[in-house]
Amino acid sequence: MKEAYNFEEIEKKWQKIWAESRIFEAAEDPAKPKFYCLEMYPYPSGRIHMGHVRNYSIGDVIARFKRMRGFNVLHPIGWDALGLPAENAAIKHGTHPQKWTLDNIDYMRSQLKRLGISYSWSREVNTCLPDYYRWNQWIFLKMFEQGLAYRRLSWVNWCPQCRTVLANEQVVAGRCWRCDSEVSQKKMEQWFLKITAYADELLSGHEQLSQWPGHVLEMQKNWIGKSEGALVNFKVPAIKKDIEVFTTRIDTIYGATFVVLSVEHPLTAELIAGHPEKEKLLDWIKKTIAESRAKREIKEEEKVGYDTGLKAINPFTGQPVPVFLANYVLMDYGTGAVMGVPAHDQRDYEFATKYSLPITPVIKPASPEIQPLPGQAFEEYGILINSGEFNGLSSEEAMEKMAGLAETKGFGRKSVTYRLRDWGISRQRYWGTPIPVIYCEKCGLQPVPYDQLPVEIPFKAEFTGEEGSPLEKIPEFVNTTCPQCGGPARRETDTMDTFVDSSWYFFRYCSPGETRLPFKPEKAAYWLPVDLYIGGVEHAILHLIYSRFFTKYLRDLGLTRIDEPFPHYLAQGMVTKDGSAMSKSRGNVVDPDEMVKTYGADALRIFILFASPPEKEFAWSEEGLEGCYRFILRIWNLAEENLDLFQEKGVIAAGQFDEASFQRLSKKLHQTIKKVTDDIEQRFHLNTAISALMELTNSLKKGRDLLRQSREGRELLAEALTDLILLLGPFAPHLAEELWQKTGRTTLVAQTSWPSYNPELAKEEMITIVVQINGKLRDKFEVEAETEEEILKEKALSLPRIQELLGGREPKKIVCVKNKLVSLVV
RNA sequence: GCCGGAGUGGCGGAAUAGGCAGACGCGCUGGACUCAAAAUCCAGUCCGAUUCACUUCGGGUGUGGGUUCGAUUCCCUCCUCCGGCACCA
Repeated sequence: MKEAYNFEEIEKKWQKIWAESRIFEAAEDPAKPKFYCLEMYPYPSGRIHMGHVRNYSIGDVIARFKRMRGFNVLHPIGWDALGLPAENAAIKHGTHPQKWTLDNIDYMRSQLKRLGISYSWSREVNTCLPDYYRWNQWIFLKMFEQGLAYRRLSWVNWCPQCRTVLANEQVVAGRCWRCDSEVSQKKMEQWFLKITAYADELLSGHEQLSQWPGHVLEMQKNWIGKSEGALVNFKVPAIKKDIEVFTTRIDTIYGATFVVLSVEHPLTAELIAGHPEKEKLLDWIKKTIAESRAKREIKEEEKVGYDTGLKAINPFTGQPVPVFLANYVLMDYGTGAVMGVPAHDQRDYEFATKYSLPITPVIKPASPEIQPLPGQAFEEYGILINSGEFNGLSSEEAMEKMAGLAETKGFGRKSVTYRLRDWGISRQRYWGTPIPVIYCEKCGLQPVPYDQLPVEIPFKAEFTGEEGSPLEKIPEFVNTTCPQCGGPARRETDTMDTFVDSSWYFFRYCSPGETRLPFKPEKAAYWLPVDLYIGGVEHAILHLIYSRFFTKYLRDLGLTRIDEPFPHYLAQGMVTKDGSAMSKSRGNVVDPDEMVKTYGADALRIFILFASPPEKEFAWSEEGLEGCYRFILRIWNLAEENLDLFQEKGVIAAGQFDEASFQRLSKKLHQTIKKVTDDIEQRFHLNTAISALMELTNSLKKGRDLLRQSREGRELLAEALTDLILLLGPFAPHLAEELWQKTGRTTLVAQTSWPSYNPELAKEEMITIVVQINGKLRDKFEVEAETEEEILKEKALSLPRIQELLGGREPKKIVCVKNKLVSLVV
């Protein structure tokens, strides 16, 4: 009697066996090649979504495959468990963030287990536990000692909805990356991590990241925004101060007819001190600063500026030029002041036209074919004119010489500027890592001594949603003693950005219980770097650049020797439905739980891998999932109907078959093993690997009746089924284990070697050669593989159809390609 | 505006090194089974002609061009979509 496919029973059964046998736990073993397979850990928001299912299914195929290939695989998971949603839930529903988070983790853990992902569960990391975040504090203190963590008053991005500060990376088109509110500017004391100290290395490190998608590298490169140029000082005699400008075009400096400062520039107050309309100006400055980033970033916004009435001296020409304040100069970049060269910079051109400032061309096109467009700045490189002793030089030569002159004369120098800003990590919220700093009235700012770590998040707190961090309102937390003098002192109430947690969690997995250091260096040395990192591209700049920064810092601390944590990054595509990303607001969310319940984890896994390659977008369709369920059912029935073969005594055939149809099937089997292996190993094209498995299944089904008629055929069928089950192991692990057991095996598929193929058998022996006349397909013939070109040519020309078409004409040219085609030109 | 990426049947996608376009799956159509339906199984399914029929011919990978015996694949033009950056001096 054939047994029905009861996925629920089967899947639970094997999940239990895997857990009890602990076969996915990993230990360092220098004798075996290691493979660290990592997927981005989830934020425990409540439930797993399809994006997670996709991410973790991809990772699991790789992890299971590598294990079967003989690798010592580390495949861990954890929880990015600190963060705003927990606190918002507390405000809304009165649940404590800790309870909310831990409950969510419990539920989501059970969901991942229900999917049959082969994690090393003993290494689970949870960032909201003091065990973990104390090391955030430890790393922070190390950085603080070296001046890489510092506090400064600065303009920051403020999200009114989240009521906290955001890092530049977390502001997307002027809006909060999390809640989409418009971000405003606020001047606050903030803690920063000096990621800019690594700007150059973060950029040059890209050379080691050849296995990253190009567009992600491009995005990081743009974000770091390295630009080489020069700093030049313009003296302002009236206030006896210098204005330092940054320019990438020092060759145009003879055309600098004004200087513009950002409204946030530290010199503004002094510059307008004596201005007749000072009050009006101050008003405008205030208004401009307060304007949201979003508004200021709209390109169409008109350039507005005010003349301070003061003059600055162009150090090259010696001529005085007016000093302006304007809304189009960013304090964030360079020095917050620029020289205005209207003839050769479009923005300056617009500004100069509006305020009737002189426009002096100092660059002429290098060749007559290039002509400057009327009414626009000429921004190309060219030949210098109107530039005194530099006339006639090319822009490139001039930049070199002029920077040199500025340096010798002491009013400038070559310089490199980055767009990358230091990482503002202060968050005015409760559910985050407390920044381990104490303020003493007598001794000032004091780091918390290492032996007092962790500074724990106090459990008792009020979640009112009112302005200010809940931590500020907890006297037991705020009031403390100074580690220096023992006197009364106050704790820092800002907590860290949660991206700090995720910047080094992949180190923690190597020794999750470590109590002396963030991680055991020897263990990390064995496992790291991560051999394959898989996750959504939405973290292309944020998480992936912070992690690279932390890795380099930890290296400099001597805790690791690697430069890059993720030499190979697979950016997984989005899961969409009806043309857009699944989201609650669109109401197009499909719940994985329901799908697992209806079709089983194996079918869901197969489908989410089958419908498109990992890096591309994935369009959800329940019909597609049903198709994969049918595929599983076909395999199940095929195996069930042939279980008797495994009772027969005898050697499993080694691939020598007389019957032609058997040979074809045997060949198909070996080709399938080859294709599935290559697709997983070399391309990560899991979709085509699955389609190859479908083809093999179809072939076996078609050939089954014939095969069963002879001893030889039965052996072949048994061999094919055996390999098919093993090949299914990474994709549909529960099904594979169950069938493996049904065929009489007492081992686990997960611990069995990946099937090998015979390359000779995988090769086609007979090849179809295509015959073309003038590039058009006219006929085909079968020939043994590797047949020489000469013979192909003769054979092609002798074909009756070809002779007929040629009609006696002699081909002008004949192109023969072995194993491919014969192409005739007449 | 700048920088990337992508455009292939009704749909998701395949074609790995320039060589038979459309594998595999979905959907659809017809058939078998059934009193009937579902499920399952079998056959067909790029478009247009052509043939009683096995066929045969033409067109076809966003557009227009180029290189080549031969282009989904390489080069150029334009269009569309997606992503990133967006006064970066």
